[in-house]
Amino acid sequence: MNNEFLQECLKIVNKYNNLDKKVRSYGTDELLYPSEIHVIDAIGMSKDMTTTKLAAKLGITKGGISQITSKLIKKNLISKKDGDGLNEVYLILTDKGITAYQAHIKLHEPMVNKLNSLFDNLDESSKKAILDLIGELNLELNRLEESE
Amino acid sequence: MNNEFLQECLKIVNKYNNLDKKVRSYGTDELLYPSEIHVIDAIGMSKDMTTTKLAAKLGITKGGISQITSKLIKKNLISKKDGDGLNEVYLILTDKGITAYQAHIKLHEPMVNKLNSLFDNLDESSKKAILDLIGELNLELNRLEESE
DNA sequence: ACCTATTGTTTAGTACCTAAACAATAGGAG
DNA sequence: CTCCTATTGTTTAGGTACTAAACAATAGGT
Repeated sequence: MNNEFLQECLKIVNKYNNLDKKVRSYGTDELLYPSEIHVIDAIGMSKDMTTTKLAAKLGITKGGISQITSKLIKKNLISKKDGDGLNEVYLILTDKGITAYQAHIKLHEPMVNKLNSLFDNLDESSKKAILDLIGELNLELNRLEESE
Repeated sequence: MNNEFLQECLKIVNKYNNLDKKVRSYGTDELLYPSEIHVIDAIGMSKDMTTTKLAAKLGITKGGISQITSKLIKKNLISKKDGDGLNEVYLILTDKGITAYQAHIKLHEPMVNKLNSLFDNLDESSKKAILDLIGELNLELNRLEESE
């Protein structure tokens, strides 16, 4: 029996998630709340992000997204731009938004680099074992979601 | 570059955490909120759990714990018992609380079993590789926490 | 010109948490 | 014994981060 393994995994993930749970300025003159930097991160990764797509990606309602983005517009971290699709409005980062976006990435960088380099240095059979394990877990979780 | 690896890990963990984000009755006649079942879980795992220890374990303030436990007492899922230490009060599960505790474990069981059996079936070198990786990540996260 | 589907917004309400002031109590020092 | 202090747990006001539901605005098809 190896229950410590799961416990350790969960502990790590909690610590990682807590990185974004603090109010930070991310190199700008505005304090950014967790939900706000989360939205900035998602907008920064895409050139045609909309309210609806953000809601789907972050798993919250459109109304919730709308509230967060309107605060970010007031703080001058993002702005709106006419989109191509039906009634679509693209959300894009301002210069200040880009500053925050990059500072946020930099905060996570040590972790991300560490994880990737550790993974890359594994021998092939270990890599395969880990990827298989992840795949199986995904299947199991999808099964659990369906059986609700 | 293997950024997918990290993304996959985070996706899995999010899905796993979402298991407890829904309001459920857990086999009782009371609807239990995420924060409530989380507290019940922690109390069920220990014979001498107190408000202060819960706060440390779950990473929230004593005041927050006190609010949640008083709701659980009203719903008759936990009760108080004089503790041994200075001013300590032990929190223990009622019969209804035990029902909810076990139902919650049962909900997670498929995942936990799957993960453990997958891990146990790995060859020794893969096991070691994974445990090393987890250890290194922990070190990196502790370093990040200190540098705040 | 109307109907409909889609987008995004607003509002009221709620869960969950914090900070800070508070009460209660046990134990030690004088 | 009496005071002081450390510790426990509670309460309150306030804030973030949502949701659900009603709403407005607009483009496109019939």
